[in-house]
Amino acid sequence: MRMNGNSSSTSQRKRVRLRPEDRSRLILEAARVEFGANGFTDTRIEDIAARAGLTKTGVYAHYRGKDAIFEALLTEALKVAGVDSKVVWKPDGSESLEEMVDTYLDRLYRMVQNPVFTELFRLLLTESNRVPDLIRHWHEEVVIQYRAQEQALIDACVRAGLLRNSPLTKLFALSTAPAFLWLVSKLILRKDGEFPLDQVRQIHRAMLLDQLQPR
Amino acid sequence: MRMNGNSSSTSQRKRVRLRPEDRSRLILEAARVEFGANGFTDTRIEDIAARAGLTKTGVYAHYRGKDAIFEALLTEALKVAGVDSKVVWKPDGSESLEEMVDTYLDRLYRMVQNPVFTELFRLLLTESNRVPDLIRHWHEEVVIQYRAQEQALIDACVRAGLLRNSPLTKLFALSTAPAFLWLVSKLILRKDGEFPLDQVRQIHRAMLLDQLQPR
Amino acid sequence: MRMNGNSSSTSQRKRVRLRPEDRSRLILEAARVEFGANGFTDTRIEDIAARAGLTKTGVYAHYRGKDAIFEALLTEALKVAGVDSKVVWKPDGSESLEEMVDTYLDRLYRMVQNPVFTELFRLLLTESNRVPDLIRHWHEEVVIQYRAQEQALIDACVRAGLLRNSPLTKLFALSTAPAFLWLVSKLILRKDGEFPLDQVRQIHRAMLLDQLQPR
Amino acid sequence: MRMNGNSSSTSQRKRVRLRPEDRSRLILEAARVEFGANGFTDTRIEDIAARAGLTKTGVYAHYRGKDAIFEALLTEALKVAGVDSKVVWKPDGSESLEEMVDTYLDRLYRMVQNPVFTELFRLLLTESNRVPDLIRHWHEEVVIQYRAQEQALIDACVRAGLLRNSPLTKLFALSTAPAFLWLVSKLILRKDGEFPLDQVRQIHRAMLLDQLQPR
DNA sequence: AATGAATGAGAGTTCATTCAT
DNA sequence: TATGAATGAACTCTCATTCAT
Repeated sequence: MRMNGNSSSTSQRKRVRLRPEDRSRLILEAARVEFGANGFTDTRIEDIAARAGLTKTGVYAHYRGKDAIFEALLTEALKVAGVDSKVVWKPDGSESLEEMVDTYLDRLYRMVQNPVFTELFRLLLTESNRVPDLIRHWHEEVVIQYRAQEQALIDACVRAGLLRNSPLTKLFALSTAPAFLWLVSKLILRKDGEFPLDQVRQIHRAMLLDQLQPR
Repeated sequence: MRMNGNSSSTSQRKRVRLRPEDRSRLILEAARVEFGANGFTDTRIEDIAARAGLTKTGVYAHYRGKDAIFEALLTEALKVAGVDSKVVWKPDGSESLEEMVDTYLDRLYRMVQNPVFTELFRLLLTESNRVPDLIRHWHEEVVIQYRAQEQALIDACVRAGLLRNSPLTKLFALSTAPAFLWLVSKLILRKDGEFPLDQVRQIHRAMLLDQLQPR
Repeated sequence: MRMNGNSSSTSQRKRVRLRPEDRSRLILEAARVEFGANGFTDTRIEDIAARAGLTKTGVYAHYRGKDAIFEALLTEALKVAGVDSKVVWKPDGSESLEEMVDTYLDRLYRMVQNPVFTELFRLLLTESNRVPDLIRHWHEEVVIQYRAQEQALIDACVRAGLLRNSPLTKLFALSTAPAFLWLVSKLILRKDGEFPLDQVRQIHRAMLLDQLQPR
Repeated sequence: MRMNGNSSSTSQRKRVRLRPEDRSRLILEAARVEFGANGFTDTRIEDIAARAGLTKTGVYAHYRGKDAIFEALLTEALKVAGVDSKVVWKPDGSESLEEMVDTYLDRLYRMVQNPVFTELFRLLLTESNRVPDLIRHWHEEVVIQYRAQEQALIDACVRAGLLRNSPLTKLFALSTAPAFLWLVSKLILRKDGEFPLDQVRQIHRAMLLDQLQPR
């Protein structure tokens, strides 16, 4: 198109043809970044397309529309989020409490600092009403499962005397709370923000040990 | 895209004339609800207008535009949020630890259940990039102040032997974490969600006592 | 009205009550300036009102609406334009040709420099289609009459030997042409423009004398 | 306000795809007609679009907005107006004065009768304040140049004895005045108007010959 | 006569999506 | 698969005008 008037004519990208699965993946990645940064409505198909290396019309060769992209993105992201989750608590006494806590925090703090996770988290907070079924399904099939599995291991550790029977072990899901508080603060202030991450983690660690250490 | 169209709008309502301050307040309240539910972009001036009891044009008699409404809303909401914040820790030993903790949790859990706060919280997560100066100013002048004041009281209590010198008292801001984790979960799942609030609070209480109880 | 947000609160003019005819005149004068500068559509009732010293609603106490103001303005202006027009040619030889020409040019060049006339002229060029009947009536009853009267005097002067029977005396209306060409140029360039007025007038004078001087 | 609504628009015309340069040209032509007839503000994008054979949205594929169309239109029109201008005065005696004057008047009177020129002329009178830079540039680079060139030729003719050294030859730009007076009258009265064109031209011719004929 | 809140009818512009190539 | 012109449905904001005081 020739934009008459004042067009500073631009890059004039060549038409590049990729294999559908590659292009689809590029589009989803672009969508993750754009949706994550601007939310659903403020992201234009054109933004995603540009980031994925084609024009907006090209996107429609791969996805039925904006909603479809969003759904595919969340489906994919939530699947990955599930795969990532591995429970680290070992009731066999093969690792010390410190080791287990550090492994746990390593994973947790890597996660809350990972832009991919951060973007997904914001999307879930912002746009979960767009795909309620997806969210519900993910929650029931993935989150709940994971929680149950983790809680079972914790209970086993408690029974094995490796962990103390403390308030925290009653509802172990709360053990992530400080890390998420930090993340929320970062999302609102749009900068690393309020509390230094290292200090948060260090205190988080001390509290966990405090609560879990058998007496 | 708009999700829930409860626009079975009805009445050919007569022209009602209000005092500007009343109408302005109605508009801001309407804006809080609509922006909180749908976000900035997905809220139409017309939605706000209808909820405030006039037509969209009437809104422009009170605010210069959508941005102005949003800014006024956040300015107001953050001011109120600041006024609300009162520190409850008393270093004079006039109250027992249980009393102080319960007072603290009363306020905290009332807050995270209050729709006004919830809507503001989601807005901050979603749209804080629209008013960065506002957010920064609020954080610096209100939040930081409050945190410092609270931490000072905690330190005094510790010195007075009313609270134990535990990891938590080092960075007392983390003491809200479980409540916010619950709120985040609720925002994502769009229902009271994952953990029963009572159980969360009960465990939260036990952990606080555990961490704060002098030995 | 309190414009919440960022209103630099303004003059807060007192409510002043004038006699209807005074206010109406103020409104028409304001309308002339605003319409003349910006044209009909780009002039807002509010602009006129402000210039006339009241708020836009007040205008409706005096005129039925925008069209009515415009029509009243043109009616008035064209009436005045007619009254102004006095033919200066005297077939009785009581004045020399130079005197008559200079009187003629005095009036003509005063007119094309007069902002009131200029604004009317631009309005006629721009918006005459809004009030075709008015224009036609004015043209038939005023312009044509004036032209005929003038031409008759010229013819009498020619017969009396005071003016030469030249092309110009055949259609004396053309004798204003250079002045109007200057005015048109000024209107387009929005500055005094292309030709220095003095030079134009001087050459205009020489040409008139050339054409009218009996040989 | 819009005056003449010949919008008995009709056909559910199929989507027609044109080459960008063709469509752009159509849009500019449509813009010339609509702007020329109704002025900038009273012309709606939709009017231009309909006349150019597409819907208003389609226009935005070719021009950034209403201002851009206007600017492109004037840029183009003024360029063409410049190309048209060719000086006809020949100081080599190869043509008689009558021939030169007639050639000159042919072009001049064709111009003031040409709707394309007429529309441009009215636009310049009406809306020149919208594109002051454009106008100034055109005036300086085109009009002034042309005038200087023409005046130089006239001077040469005078020196060659082909033209008389009369007031008119001092500032030859005034030689178009009667034709423009006729045009202005036509624009105001919206009909061929006041003076019959033939008579004007005939007298114009006589005056030019009178002023230019060597004695 | 004058005010200011409120209204209805647009107008320009954006964007997801479709059509023809 | 990919493109770019074209479309229809919004949505923000403006303005002439009316209503109640």
